Amino acid sequence: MAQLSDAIERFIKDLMSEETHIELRRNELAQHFGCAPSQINYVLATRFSVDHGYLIESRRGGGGYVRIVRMRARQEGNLLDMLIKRVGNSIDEDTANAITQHLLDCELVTPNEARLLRAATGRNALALPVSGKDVLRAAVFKNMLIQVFKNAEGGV
Amino acid sequence: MAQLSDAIERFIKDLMSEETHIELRRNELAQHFGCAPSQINYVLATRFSVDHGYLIESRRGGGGYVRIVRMRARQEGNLLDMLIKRVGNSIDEDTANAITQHLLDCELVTPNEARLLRAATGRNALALPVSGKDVLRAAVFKNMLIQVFKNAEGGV
DNA sequence: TTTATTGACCATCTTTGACTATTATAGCGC
DNA sequence: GCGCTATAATAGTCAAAGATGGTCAATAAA
Repeated sequence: MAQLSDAIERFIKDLMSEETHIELRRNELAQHFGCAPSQINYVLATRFSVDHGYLIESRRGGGGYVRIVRMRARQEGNLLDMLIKRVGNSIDEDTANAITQHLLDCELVTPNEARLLRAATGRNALALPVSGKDVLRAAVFKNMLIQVFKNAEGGV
Repeated sequence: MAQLSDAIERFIKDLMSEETHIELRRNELAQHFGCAPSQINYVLATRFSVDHGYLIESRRGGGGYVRIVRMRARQEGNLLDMLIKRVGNSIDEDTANAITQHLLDCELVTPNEARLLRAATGRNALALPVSGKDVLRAAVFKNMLIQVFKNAEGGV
C-alpha cells in the first residue's frame, strides 16, 4: 500500500533526519527504487516544496546532484508575516495543506490543531463555486494562522 | 435475505471490531462482493456516517484508499450528534461562539483549539454577502467539530 | 414509497517516457 | 597549452497513461 512516492519521501526524510541538507543523484535514487528519474522530481515537487519548508537546488551534467535543504526555522514573528504574505488573497488547497504540514513538522501546531486547520480549509468545508473557494480559503486560513501565532507568543 | 449492503456493513464492522480504524481499497471490496464500486460509497454513506459515529477519509489515485475511523465514546458521540443538529445548515456567529465556549468549558477543546474554531467561523473570516455567511459558517464549523470529536488515535 | 444497485462520467494522484537543458570532459587542431 | 567541438553524463519539463476513489441520476427491488 505504501506506494513509490511515499517510500521515496520516507527514504529522503530518513536521510535528512540528522542533517540540514543532503545531496543525492537523481538517477541513482531512481535506480534504487526502480522507477523513472522524473519520479524523483514528482516527489520533490509534491513533498519537499518551499511551502513544506524545503529548498531544492540542483546541477546538471557530469557530477550533477540534487540538494535538498531544510529551511531554517525563522523567527516566529517573521514566519507569520511570511505566511500571511504567502497566503495572500487566494490559496489552493494543496498549498494550504503544505503549510499546515510544515507547521506540524515544526511543532508549531499540535496534530489536533493541524486537523482543524485542514477541516476549515478543505474542499468539503468550502461549498462554493470553484472560483471563489481559494479566496475564501485564504481569508479563513489567515485568521487561523494569526491565532496560531498569537498563541506562540503567549497572547490570549 | 440480507441485502448486499447489510453484508458489506457487517464485513466492515467485523474488520473494525478490534480497531479504531481500518483502510481498504474500494475496488477490491467491490470485487469481493461482486458489486459496483459505488455500492461501497452507498454503504459508507448510509451506515458509517458521522451520525453513526464514523468518519470516512479517502484518497484517490495510485495507492488510494478509503479509511474508516470510529469516533470517540458514545457519550461524546451523542454530544456531537446534538451539536451537528444544532448547527444545521446555517448558524450565526454568536451561536457558533457559544458552542465553542461550551466545548472549552467541558474541556473538549483546548484554549488554542477554541481560538481556531472562532477564527475560522468569525465574521472576518467569512467574507461573503451576509445572506451566505451563516450557511458557509455552518459547513466550516461542522467540519471542525467532526475533527474535534474524532478519535485521537484515528489516523492522520 | 423508500431503499438498494448499477453505470456513466468526473476528479485526483501517481508513474512513465519522450524530449529538452545544462555541465563536464575528452579529443582535436593549432 | 589553448580554444573549440563533440560526446557523455546529468537533471528538468510536460503531457499522456494508469490507478484509484466520488457523484449523481436512472433503474430495480423491497
